[in-house]
Amino acid sequence: MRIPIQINENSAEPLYHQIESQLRALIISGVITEGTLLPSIREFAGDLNCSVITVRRVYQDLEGEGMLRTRQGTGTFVSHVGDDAREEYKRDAVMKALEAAVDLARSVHSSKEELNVLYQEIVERKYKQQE
Amino acid sequence: MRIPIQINENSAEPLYHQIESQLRALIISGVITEGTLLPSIREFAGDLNCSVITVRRVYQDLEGEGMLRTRQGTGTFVSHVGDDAREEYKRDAVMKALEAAVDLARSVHSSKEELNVLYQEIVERKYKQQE
Amino acid sequence: MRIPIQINENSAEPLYHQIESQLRALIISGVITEGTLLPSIREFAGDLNCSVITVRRVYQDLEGEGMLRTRQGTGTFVSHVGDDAREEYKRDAVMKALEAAVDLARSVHSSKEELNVLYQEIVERKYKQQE
Amino acid sequence: MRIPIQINENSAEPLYHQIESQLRALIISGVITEGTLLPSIREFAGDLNCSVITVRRVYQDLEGEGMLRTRQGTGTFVSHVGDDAREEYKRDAVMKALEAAVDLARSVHSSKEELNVLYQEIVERKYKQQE
DNA sequence: GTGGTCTAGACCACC
DNA sequence: GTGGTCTAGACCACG
Repeated sequence: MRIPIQINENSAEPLYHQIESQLRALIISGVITEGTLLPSIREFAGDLNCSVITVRRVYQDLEGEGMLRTRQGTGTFVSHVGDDAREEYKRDAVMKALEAAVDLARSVHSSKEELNVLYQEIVERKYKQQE
Repeated sequence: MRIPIQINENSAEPLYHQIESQLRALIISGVITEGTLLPSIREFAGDLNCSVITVRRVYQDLEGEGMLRTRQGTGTFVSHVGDDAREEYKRDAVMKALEAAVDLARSVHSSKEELNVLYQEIVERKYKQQE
Repeated sequence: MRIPIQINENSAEPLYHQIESQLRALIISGVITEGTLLPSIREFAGDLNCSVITVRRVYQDLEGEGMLRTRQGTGTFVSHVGDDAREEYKRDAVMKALEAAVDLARSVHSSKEELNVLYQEIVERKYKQQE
Repeated sequence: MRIPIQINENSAEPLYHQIESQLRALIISGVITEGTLLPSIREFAGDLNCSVITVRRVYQDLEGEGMLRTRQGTGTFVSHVGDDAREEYKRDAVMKALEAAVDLARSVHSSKEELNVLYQEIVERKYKQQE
């Protein structure tokens, strides 16, 4: 299976972090389903053009979060994510990002009305791309 | 003058970055006005309980952005921020944060409606605290 | 004959190790008696839903310990376990596990009294289930 | 500060795991107190005669468990461990080890009385060493 | 000085 | 073939 992950070479965000957050999103959103066997660390490292250590770290971190399950000699699998946990996870992640944005707006004394206008603009633009 | 900056010791965010973003917001929003003489590096470091190196870096970075002006032997002053620049700056910073939140929502396949509900909740809560 | 072995897919413990320790306990405790013909490697692998390589390793390891005997073209049999050997084996295995637990308790500065209370609780609970 | 950790070169237990469990025990038991600055990864690696990567991993794992807090450029500190959490943690770790021992005893059909005798022997012996 | 990331490569255990 | 551990060493970011 081909995992759709995009790496931004120029970003300041660490490689392993880019991969983790994208893979996490794929699992949480249900694009990659429970029980799926992920590529081996060596194969994935080849796909992503990075070192096996980096992929290893990604798998290990997500295993720590309970999203992956690995068995030596066999491979790395996607764990079961309960619907409740899935919804909570999604809600939580998005909430944190929104809170950060609103906090920033308040810290520069941006009014609620200005913020609402900006928000509407962005949502319309981003969700339009998708359709 | 006492600069109201809060440092979060436990955050993974680097010290200098926490200070910079808060000081920047204070200047952009007009809480600290043009021409204000900021504390000396040593004094500020004492206030914030951090090293002088960290404060120097903050002053240097913001000077590079044109927000501060340093006069040898005198101190560090807040530069003029044009109303246009101020508005552009505010808008830009908030927009980036909002875009990140919306991108995240889309990456976990959260619908526009779910996102709107969350957004309303957070804005009401955050702006209520302030009043 | 159906060998009662439970595999825990999620455990970090290697497959072959889970099977070995359970099969060993069954033989030592006398649940599987001397001379019993064990399932063929392929049959057992099918029962346990694991690879034949894993079962072969189990049989080889236990043969190395003198618990099993393989006759080409016939199959794998349970060897004789002397009563003395049986008792020594049981005592030794349980002792090691208890020592590990006591060592851990001491390493976190748990008192002898606290440990005794915990021990009593657990023994009562576990042996009650069995009756 | 000198951290008292013993490494067993011959053990099958991974290096990082030996260090982690001992350091964890030192923190949980209160031998190393809140706020303590641990040795730098390079210094500790020298003390333990292992690579910096191994120490790095230990610090990172324990940070993930909430026991350590690290700040780039400053060092790695012991976090606050609430008394409740501490007791729960101790109790939990010891309980798991005891349960494993009792389970093993039951799996080889060892009687409650035999187990009690063994337990008393071991506790007396181990706690005597300590006094 | 500190920790954070990433690399290449070795060797082992497991299936 | 798979993952698991450990190594040496480089370079960057932070204080």
